[in-house]
Amino acid sequence: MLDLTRDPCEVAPELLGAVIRTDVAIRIVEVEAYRGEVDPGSHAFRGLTKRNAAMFGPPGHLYVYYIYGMHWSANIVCWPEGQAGGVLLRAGEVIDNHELARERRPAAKTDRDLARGPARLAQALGIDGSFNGISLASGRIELLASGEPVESTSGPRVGVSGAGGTASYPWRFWIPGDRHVSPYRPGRS
DNA sequence: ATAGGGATTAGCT
DNA sequence: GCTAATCCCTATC
Repeated sequence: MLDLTRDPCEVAPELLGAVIRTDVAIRIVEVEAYRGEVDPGSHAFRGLTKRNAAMFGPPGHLYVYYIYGMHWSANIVCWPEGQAGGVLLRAGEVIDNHELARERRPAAKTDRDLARGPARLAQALGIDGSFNGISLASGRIELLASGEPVESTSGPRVGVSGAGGTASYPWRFWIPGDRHVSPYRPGRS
């Protein structure tokens, strides 16, 4: 099993090719690292709040947040308890229970769109606010490390506003050439 | 007490 | 490409 007590920037590329599973299974092809209090792009940059508390909690748990009034997104918490950090699951390929995933994602025209984007991925898995803070060992959700190393590339993070979105933080990782990676979009300056 | 904004998506041009 | 949808958290008064 992956060591999640380390720097999210180290953990992130190792999550590529891993499988995240609820009643739907998804192979992860794109992630972003957020380094908590030392990262201007992170929700934890301004310290502990009720919203981001899960990121300060123990590694191997979930940080789920609500965004734009309608979407859930899921992070895997990294670093030891007390040190905020996480890896945002940005995109993946549904590899089991397509039927249920399609039911949850009626807007998806093709299987490719089932989990191509952070909120889409969360929706396909059935993740909502009740998953915030729960453990990967809770039984509701499970992470299966990839058997073999996967090729990865990195670049600037998507949609991050302010200084955290600059090329100084190339903490988005994806599997090059994979069709399930989401389109790149610069953040607002 | 209230205003402003966000690690996005879908649908239309 | 552009923009509406829509709500929780945070900051500020």
